[in-house]
Amino acid sequence: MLLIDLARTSAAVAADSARLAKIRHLGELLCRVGADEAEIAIAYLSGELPQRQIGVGWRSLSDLPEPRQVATATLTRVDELLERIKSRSGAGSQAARRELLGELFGALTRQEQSFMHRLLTGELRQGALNGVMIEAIAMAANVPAAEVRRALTLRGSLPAVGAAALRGGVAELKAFHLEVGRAVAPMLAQSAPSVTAALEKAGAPAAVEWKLDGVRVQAHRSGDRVAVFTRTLDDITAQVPELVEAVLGLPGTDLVLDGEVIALRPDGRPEPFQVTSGRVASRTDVASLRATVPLTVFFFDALRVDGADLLDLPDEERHAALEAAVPAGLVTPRLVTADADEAEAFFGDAVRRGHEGVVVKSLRTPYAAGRRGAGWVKVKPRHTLDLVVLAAEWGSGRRRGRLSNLHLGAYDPETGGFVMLGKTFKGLTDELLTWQTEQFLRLAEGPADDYVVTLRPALVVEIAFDGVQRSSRYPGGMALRFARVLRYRPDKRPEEADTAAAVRALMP
DNA sequence: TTCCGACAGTGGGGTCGCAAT
DNA sequence: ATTGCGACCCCACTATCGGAA
Repeated sequence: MLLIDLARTSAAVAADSARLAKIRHLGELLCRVGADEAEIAIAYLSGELPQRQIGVGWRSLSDLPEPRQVATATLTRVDELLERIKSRSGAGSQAARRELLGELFGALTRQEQSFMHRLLTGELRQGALNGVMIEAIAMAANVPAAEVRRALTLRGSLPAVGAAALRGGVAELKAFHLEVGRAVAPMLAQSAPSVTAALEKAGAPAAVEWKLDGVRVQAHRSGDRVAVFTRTLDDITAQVPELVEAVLGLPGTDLVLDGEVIALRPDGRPEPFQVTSGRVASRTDVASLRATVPLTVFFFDALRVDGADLLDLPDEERHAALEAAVPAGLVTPRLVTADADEAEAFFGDAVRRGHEGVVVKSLRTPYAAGRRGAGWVKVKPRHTLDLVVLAAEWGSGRRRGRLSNLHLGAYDPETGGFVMLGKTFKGLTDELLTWQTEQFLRLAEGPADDYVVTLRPALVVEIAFDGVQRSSRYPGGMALRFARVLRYRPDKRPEEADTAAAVRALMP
């Protein structure tokens, strides 16, 4: 199959806003693709690469050759070139990569170049990713979507699952099973503003567990072999020896456990997320890092214990299996209750101990991997500040033509100026985007067509955020985590905004 | 007919490793 | 030694479609 077929399908998918139409476009293409190229087609059309990552981003894609007039590139040929690009490493590899990218793009038409550029930068923006592709595969292979979804959960790769479905239908999909050593798509959580609201979503009685501000891990053990995966199924076994040892210390030898690793201080309180994140990401000198920043693991779910797959069991039974397989010290603290006050108190205690919040879990739901079902609902405390809009950036995609991303500052009474604390684009409705674009253009100091439009500090906006963290990027040495807009404060003047000193007081 | 679950899009801060400068 | 880039850790929120109620 030719790449142009995919580029055309992608354009058709983007042009139709209806999900069913997108599914039809994708499904029709999948009916035409040969078995040898099915994985490539599914990967590309759901915004992925079979290689996963190849070391090419937006910067490497500048200065591309002129397009061709005639489309001749096959999927196999493109895949080969991407494979060669990925395999390059070491000195001179960037020049080599550029040359191979030139060879690839030089063989593509304008439409193919655009498609490949968006694919490689992770910005396909056709309104269809895995969710729609699952339905398209189901249509093309004439199988129930639930079967595709189940196989994806267990295999973790939609191209592999889709190719199997097209090849062998339901029979081949049913052959996928939980394999120790092969990462499962992790179950995700919705969020709620309060524990009481979360209990309503999950249904009482429910389990309330500490939400630790660390890195999600899935640990597999088969005999004396252990493998550890992240949320995106990256293998980080070598970076977390403490976890490997903890799992090897368990009596069971056939395990798949779900949990969180976190760096704790000697007093047991959590380190800031930055510390845990840096430790987990470090590949060099792990042995000495474990002495200074030791990691602790807390498990909260069991997907397999001693030969038994538990995914389809209700939470309650999986947790019982977890407690039987893992000593209490390695299990995330948990309270089962139907009482909202009791649950709120448990939440308050977790937060006082420095943790991120809680996750409220329905006792009845199976491990619904890869979907944000109401089975798990997270609750975190929310801070707010009144800050001043210092500048704004023009949006992209559906926000093109509107000033979208706000630069936020706290007031500094000593200088009469403002200290930038970060940016946000979250929480804005279309209506608010339109309104603020108008306002900002009136306040613009300097050219309004620059990417960043600097404003006269006049507008106060109420911002919600999860916490203040250390920053090397911003002048105050601090930045907001997960900042989002709640509302504008026309009743407040900029000098009435929260001060930099007040924000500093929130630093851990 | 209305409601609501699931999805995709739109970007945020931080860290590490690696290649180039 | 420093810088830029790519990849990946954490992520919140709104708009939309289409099936459920």
